[in-house]
Amino acid sequence: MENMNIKKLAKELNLSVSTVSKALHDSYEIKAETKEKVLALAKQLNYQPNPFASSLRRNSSKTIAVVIPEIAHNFFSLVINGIESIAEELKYHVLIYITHEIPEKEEQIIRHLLNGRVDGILISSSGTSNNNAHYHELVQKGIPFVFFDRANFEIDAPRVITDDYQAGFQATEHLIKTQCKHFAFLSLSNQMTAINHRKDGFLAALKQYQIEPSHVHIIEAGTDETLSFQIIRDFLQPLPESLGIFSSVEKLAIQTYHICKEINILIPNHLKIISFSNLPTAALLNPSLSTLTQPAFSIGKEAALLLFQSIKNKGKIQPITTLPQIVLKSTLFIRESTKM
Amino acid sequence: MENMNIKKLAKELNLSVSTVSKALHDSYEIKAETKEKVLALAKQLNYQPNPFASSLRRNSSKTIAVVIPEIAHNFFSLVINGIESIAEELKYHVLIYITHEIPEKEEQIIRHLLNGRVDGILISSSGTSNNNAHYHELVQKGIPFVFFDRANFEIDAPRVITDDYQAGFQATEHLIKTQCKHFAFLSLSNQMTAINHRKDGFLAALKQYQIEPSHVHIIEAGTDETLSFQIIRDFLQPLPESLGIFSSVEKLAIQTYHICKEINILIPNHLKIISFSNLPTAALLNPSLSTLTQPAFSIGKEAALLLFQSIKNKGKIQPITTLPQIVLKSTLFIRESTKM
DNA sequence: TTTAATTACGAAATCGTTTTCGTACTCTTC
DNA sequence: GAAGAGTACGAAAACGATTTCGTAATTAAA
Repeated sequence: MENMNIKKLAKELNLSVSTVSKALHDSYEIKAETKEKVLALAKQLNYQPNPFASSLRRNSSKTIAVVIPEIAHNFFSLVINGIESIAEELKYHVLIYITHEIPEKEEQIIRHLLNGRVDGILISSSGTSNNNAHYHELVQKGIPFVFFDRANFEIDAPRVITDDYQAGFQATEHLIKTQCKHFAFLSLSNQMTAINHRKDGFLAALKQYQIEPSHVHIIEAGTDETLSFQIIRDFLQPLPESLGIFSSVEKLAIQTYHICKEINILIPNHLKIISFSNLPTAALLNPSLSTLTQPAFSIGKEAALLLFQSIKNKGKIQPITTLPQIVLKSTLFIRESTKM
Repeated sequence: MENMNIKKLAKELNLSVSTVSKALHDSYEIKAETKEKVLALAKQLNYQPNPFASSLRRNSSKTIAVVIPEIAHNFFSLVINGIESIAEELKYHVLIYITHEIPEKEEQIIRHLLNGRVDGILISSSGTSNNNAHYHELVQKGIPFVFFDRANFEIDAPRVITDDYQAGFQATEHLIKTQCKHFAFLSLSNQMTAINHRKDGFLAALKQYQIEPSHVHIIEAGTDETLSFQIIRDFLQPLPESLGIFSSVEKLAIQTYHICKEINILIPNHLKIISFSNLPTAALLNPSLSTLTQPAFSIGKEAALLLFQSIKNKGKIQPITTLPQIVLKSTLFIRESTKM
């Protein structure tokens, strides 16, 4: 009585295992009357097929993996929501893996997933550009994967990204127009594509407006919380004149707010700041924070759609010319933190 | 060449499949020399066991499920972090399911998980107290599960919760001492245990301080965003004299902030508010928000530890007296939003 | 020297499905 | 009424591991 399986079902129905299996899958080989009987008893006895037996035989897991740097982060939570919305619809399961921004951890996770546990992977890379071996192994094994937000451009995989260069340009242009004299870019590391594109936009805007290079500051704060706190604080003491900060990620902007509170720097009087962010409370901060907001939910959705398309097309010949790259637009919200 | 498996390994080594399997599991039956050979070739050929074959045979999946109402929420993200920290250590995989606060969705997910896909489940319930059937089915099937935060007290399952009653009492007492005259409790629904405990603490404090019952307001805002927005706004117009709000969840406090901004209610002058919240920007809001903050990461960690203990003890006789219930303390942060 | 125990391995069953064949049986069709 | 087509099912072989049960060969014990 412990567990129902197809064999017991078959015995109960005086049918063969294969007939029952076919009936459950609505095969044309089985006549309607038999199908009904099978379905009825299956429902009555609460039969649920063993997913591992099924996966083993079909060589498909109905599962995808999401590999992200961190989860306690509005952007990634929203992306997961988007992914889940599609996965749920297609009756796929979602495994979550967190790299904690450690490239080796990401490698280890990806390598593990080579064993076929998942049908596909969605990755926001924590990797540095000099280590792509694990991605190549995915390609070699034929496991579909899609990058989102933090893509690795050396790998031929579909990706969903945002207009980081343009957004960076736009944000910086906005800072320039508020009469800032010095400009700082807060970065996590110089190894992340998305962040580097933002930096490129930042630099391009400064160049176009002929900002004195000595007034341009690139701050690599790193991923360690206490360390980045110190680095930013050190940068702000002494405070460069008319400083405009463009923060590439939410976390560093929040830290900057805390630091300003601590050492009595007034935003936007002494310092203006704009940040990439999906913070739902950006408008409620003191002062409210100007943001570039990515369409996080859509990113998740589009990435999932690309992945499922890849999974579907697996095995079929892919025209090498059509590597899908979806670029979504971020939205600029100008608030008090960049008020003139 | 496509996929390595134990059969090919065995052939290559001139050993039987069973010997290879035993060697890979470091069985005492196999001599050291053979083990070394097997391990060496396995590593060289990059052999990874098929997880489905293994799960099918061993009847264990090395996977747990986390079922939560929503994910784009600081509390739940942090809990997941805690869960992941333990799961990662024990080499377990984590499946995420989101109920979107829909009880039927939760039922459906739980029922699906009866098929053995996971070895255990961590649940923060979205269910109403009048429907426990799916939990009973879990018990019957012998699938271990642990409640966290939103527990169902009619079910004999381990749970990790916080001191909601006491925290509610404490928050309300604080509001009383700031000279509020009217008191409102913002609730999602009256079907969630954790939230009801907070309400009970709220009511108990008001009773102890002999607050006029007509000055006590229970607002059930529901889980729909636009609807709850309207409900709260309607409640605030006209604004009760010296109103103190205790919000049972972060989201409703944020909405209240937005509404106050919209209709020009000044916090804390016209209205004081304190909320359960894990918002990392609570101190940066305008005004900074007084909070009761749950140890979300620890909740996740403790819940995961309980679950893995359950999984380990599966099959063994459980002394019925020791249903583990872990109660963690929340921390009160008094900030400007409840300033006298 | 004989017996018993130990060591080191292999054959085969098993987990629960899916899927490929095979095959009775009925029904056309000429 | 023989041949062919179609219908409805069953037997058995996968899928890739784990595990039980044997069993030769060696060692230890009596």
